[in-house]
Amino acid sequence: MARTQGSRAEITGPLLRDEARRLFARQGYAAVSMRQIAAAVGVQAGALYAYTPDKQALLADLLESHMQDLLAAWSDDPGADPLARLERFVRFHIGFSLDHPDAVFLSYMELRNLSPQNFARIAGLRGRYESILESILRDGVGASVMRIEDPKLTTLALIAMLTGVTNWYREEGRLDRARIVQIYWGLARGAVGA
Amino acid sequence: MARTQGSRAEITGPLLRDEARRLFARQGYAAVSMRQIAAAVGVQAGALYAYTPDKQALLADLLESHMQDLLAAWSDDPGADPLARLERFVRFHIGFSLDHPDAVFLSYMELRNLSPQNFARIAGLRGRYESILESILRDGVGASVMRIEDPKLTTLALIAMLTGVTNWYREEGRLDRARIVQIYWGLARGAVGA
DNA sequence: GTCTATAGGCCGATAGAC
DNA sequence: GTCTATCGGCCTATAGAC
Repeated sequence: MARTQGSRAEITGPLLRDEARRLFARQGYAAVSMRQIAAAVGVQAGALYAYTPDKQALLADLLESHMQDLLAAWSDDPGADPLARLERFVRFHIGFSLDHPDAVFLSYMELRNLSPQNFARIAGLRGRYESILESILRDGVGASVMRIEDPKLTTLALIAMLTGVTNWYREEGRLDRARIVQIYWGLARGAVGA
Repeated sequence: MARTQGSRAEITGPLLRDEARRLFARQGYAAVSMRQIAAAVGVQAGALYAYTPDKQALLADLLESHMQDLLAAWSDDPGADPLARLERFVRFHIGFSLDHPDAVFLSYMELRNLSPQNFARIAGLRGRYESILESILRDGVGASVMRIEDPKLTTLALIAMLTGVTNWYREEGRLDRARIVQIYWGLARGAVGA
């Protein structure tokens, strides 16, 4: 089938997702129009509907694939020393967050703009991610290398602390990534009583 | 001067702020219309403009007065033991956040929707609040009762951790406030090496 | 696959009556 | 102080041409 004038499906699809993620993160889902996204992609607004049924599905898709990517990127050795696994988790979470700041920002800012079904699915994925850290903490308590009053709350507290890096990190800032990870690992290790 | 029909300025002003705060926090500034706020207040949309010049000023006013209230509510004894001051800060920050969850949520979600001047003013107030904790940490290091690699980063990390409580706290939840404060104080104390 | 054009609707803000 | 009515504009989503 002959290609029609100006068609470039190979790049428009990914580009749509990239630009939507960037704009949603900077201005908020509700504040960004489909026309604005289209302009950033370099097409007219109507063309976007060849790639997403509507704006809501576009947001849900961005959030879900971010959580899927996050879960897929993690790998663990449940037999290893819990403290080493925690250090690895700290490094992983900060690194992934700084590699995908817009997606991370979206994922905790725009959950409220999801339909109930989309929300439930994505909250479930988030729960799976939190359970990774919670397991490490429980193993650490079991092995008596951590002292933790409440593993569930400590999980949420540590994730909030680590994710907060995206709020102030700047590429050209005072501290490089390795140093930031080192500092946060010190904080996390202290918080779990190790 | 005779009161006009249906006038009730004493309650409409505060109610406008309350409803705007609640709706902005739940749906986001951009997603909430002036008509929606007016309906929650119980007036027509046009009546709101007797209380705010425009929607942007309404948001800026909510954020600024929240930061002013937060700063005004804190009191410190710079001569006291730094650890006791830190515990007091943890208790204060969690308590204030749980007392004003919508305002806290707005204050870190909607900064991007402020005009540059409004943003600068409110970011300055936020900086003043962060400097409270940073001073406590520096005093703790100076008195050798805390071990902290980087007081500035530790400040941001602790505030992110403490503020995160608002993301999951429910009145009817598993843990009451006193218990939550106790757990977070344990985490913070460990994080600062005390 | 992308375009132009448009439907149908909601938006922020203002004017003028009471 | 609040109402009704309205202006001009932008919105999401779709239809039909190419």
